[in-house]
Amino acid sequence: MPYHHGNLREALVEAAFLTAREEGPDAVVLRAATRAAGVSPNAAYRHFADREELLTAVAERCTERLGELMIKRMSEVPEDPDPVTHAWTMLTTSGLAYIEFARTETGWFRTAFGTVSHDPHLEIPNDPYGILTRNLDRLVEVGALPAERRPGAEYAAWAAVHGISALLTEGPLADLSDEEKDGAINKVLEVVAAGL
Amino acid sequence: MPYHHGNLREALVEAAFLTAREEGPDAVVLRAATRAAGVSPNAAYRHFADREELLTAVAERCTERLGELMIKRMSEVPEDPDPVTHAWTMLTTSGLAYIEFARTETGWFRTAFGTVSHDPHLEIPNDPYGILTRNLDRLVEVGALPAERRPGAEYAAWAAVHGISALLTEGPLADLSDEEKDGAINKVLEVVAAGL
DNA sequence: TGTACATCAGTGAACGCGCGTTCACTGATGTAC
DNA sequence: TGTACATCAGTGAACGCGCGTTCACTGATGTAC
Repeated sequence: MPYHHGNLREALVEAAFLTAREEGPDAVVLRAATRAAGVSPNAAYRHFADREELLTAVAERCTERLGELMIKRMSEVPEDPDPVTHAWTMLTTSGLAYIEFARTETGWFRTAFGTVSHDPHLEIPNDPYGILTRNLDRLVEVGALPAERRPGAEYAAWAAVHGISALLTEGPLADLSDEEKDGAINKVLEVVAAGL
Repeated sequence: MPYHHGNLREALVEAAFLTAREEGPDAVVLRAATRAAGVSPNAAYRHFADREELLTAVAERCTERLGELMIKRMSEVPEDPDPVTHAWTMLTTSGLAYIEFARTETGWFRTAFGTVSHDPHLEIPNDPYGILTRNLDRLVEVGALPAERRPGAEYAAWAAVHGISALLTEGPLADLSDEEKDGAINKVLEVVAAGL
């Protein structure tokens, strides 16, 4: 082991990131991260002011992952001759990807949203909020959504998708069967699309 | 101080309940509760198997309070000659009350939903889920909502209202101005109502 | 009505734990002359 | 090219803390006879 780690900051974030995946944000612990990196506890303070700063870095990475999954699922959508249909499908797909992320990566999902201080839209690549607004803008461009209904649409779409994600994973809907969950998800997406 | 407290279980729940109000579920701590009740730490184990059981009791009380606020706000709705209008107003009002609770009692709100083990619909008086379903049933009764659109409607309504609550209080929308928040809330409710 | 005794609801002391953080330090690295 | 030295990135030991939980116990209560 060399005296200098080489990339300790990254190693600490990555270790904490893996912990968050399995056990959520509360399990992110400075000492555990340094242990995983094979380094003394106080070495972390060369790279982070305190635990909070480490957690923020982890949360950012979680948000990035969420955005990546949304992009991935959208890229799998087949072309559609009708631009209106296509735009709706893209919106729905991004919403489904969001929910999929919450269900399959609950620890990361909770970390991404349970952490207070993420600067509003620090330039994260693949920012989920940015993806959503672009999908909604696209609906307006193709004439699927009247421009006067556009303002605030991101709040309605985001709230619905986020809400069902939270209820299904952390909340009281967690013990629905998988079929019931799928039904609930479809209903949510359908109602929002109809209401926009 | 008598040797027997008289109502220790209640005193512990109440102390923890107050802590949850200010600092959220993670701040609920057995030792602190016993301290507040003026009793030794292990006395708690006469009434709860472990910390989790105390937290569950607190979460239940939080859910109750949420339901109470919903009932209260609905009771303030003036009579309306048109039963359809009235039914819609009741639904919207219950949703607004839910969001109001999340914004004004964030600690309790997070406790109510951050805790895993609440038995699904243990008979809580004023159960919020029950209130929602009754409001939706009422919409069908007065002919405002076609019966075939009723199934799953509670998921759509709940998800939207819960989602905006979470985003505004714990999430990335927390630093919107109050006007922007109110705008977002109205848009969410409007879209859901239109989409149901 | 009085009393023995089971039961209930507390006490007191201690356990092991792991955390965040600070202190004074030292080994490795890179740069100026 | 060689070397002095500032700076960077770690170490080691310790701090105070508060937690959940267990142990063996004791004081208060209520009930059967």
